[in-house]
Amino acid sequence: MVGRGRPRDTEIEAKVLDAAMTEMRARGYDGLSVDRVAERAGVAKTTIYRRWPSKAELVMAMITELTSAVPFDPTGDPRRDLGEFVAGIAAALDAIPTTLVADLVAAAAREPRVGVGVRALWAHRHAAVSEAITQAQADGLMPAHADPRIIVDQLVGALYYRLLVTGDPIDPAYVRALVLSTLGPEQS
Amino acid sequence: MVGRGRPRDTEIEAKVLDAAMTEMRARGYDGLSVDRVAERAGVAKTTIYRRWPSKAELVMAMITELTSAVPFDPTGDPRRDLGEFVAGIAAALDAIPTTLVADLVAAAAREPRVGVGVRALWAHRHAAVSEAITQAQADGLMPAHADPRIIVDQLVGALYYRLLVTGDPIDPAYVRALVLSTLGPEQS
DNA sequence: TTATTTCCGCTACCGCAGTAGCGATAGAGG
DNA sequence: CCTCTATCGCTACTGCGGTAGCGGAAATAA
Repeated sequence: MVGRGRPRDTEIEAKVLDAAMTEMRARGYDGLSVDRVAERAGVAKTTIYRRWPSKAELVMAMITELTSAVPFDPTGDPRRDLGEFVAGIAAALDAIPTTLVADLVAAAAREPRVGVGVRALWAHRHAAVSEAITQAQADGLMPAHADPRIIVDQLVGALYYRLLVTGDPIDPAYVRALVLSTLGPEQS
Repeated sequence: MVGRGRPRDTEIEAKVLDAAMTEMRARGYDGLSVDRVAERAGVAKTTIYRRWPSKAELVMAMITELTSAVPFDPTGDPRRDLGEFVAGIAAALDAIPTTLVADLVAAAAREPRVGVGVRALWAHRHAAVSEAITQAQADGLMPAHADPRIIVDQLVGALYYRLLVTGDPIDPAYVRALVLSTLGPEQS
């Protein structure tokens, strides 16, 4: 019952994603045209839409492939782990064009399927960092008055806000200051 | 040297913004078509584009009219003022459709002119709240280890992040918890 | 009055995202 | 073997944002 009709050509996925990546790097999100991707991949446009129901989801698939290789290994030192967590997100945001981040956020807010995908991208890291915060609070290493999930909102939200709205740079100094502002000063 | 050629019809601005508002409420940002706005306003599409160079800027003009009537009067009590600041932004974000917020953020990141407009919308409040934080720190009412601008990033960024990415609700309880997390517990 | 300049409405056009429907094809089940 | 079904490439289409260029209208400057 599984493989009735003609099977899908397994090479098409990779060819399309490669072509999309090339177009993306050359022209950005807006400049990426599905027609051109199809032409470059040597594939019909309708074949692309059979796999990814919209341009946003096609690009989502690209990004997912890209960022799935970003590890996160908590060491147990919460201050260090949070710093690496924030720095890792900052690096990921820096690795792709700002306009793409913006369009992905917009697509996530507009289309539920994309939203689920974007959230799933970060779910693992968020859970790990929430746990690290809880542990640190239990150990008295940081103020206990705050909900860990809110702290995650503050950390990640500040990065997005700075990148997308204020447009100010996200450099290592900012990441340090942000973590310091959230955790409070060292209190051994 | 000022008014050479034929003067602009001053009624057109209001007619177009009204029509755009109606379409916006009925169909959202994506469903808003400049062709239909032109037809509803009884105006040529090119006349709209002569005033606003893109659909994003047309909608920006609408929003600017809407949110320009949101006051902010610091009382001097920093905890209360910050709470009202955050609640005011939350209310403004709640008053317009989420997808519109998302598209505006995307447009702000993509087109510099829109970015300037969005930032100008909030510049006054941001400055006021930064000042309130600085004053509160000087008075010893809240921890002095953080840069006020970073605190603003954390507060506003958390709201945007929750609204656009995680999709969780922004209710008064969340606003309270967010302010508490940022300021720390009461220390009179 | 006449020349100049800008606006307005209009038609036509471009490239784009996304859809419908067509023959042809490649496999699975009978 | 033949039938059934899903895929592929293709053409054609819709609605959209945005642009170019036209004739005509409304103002100012000479």
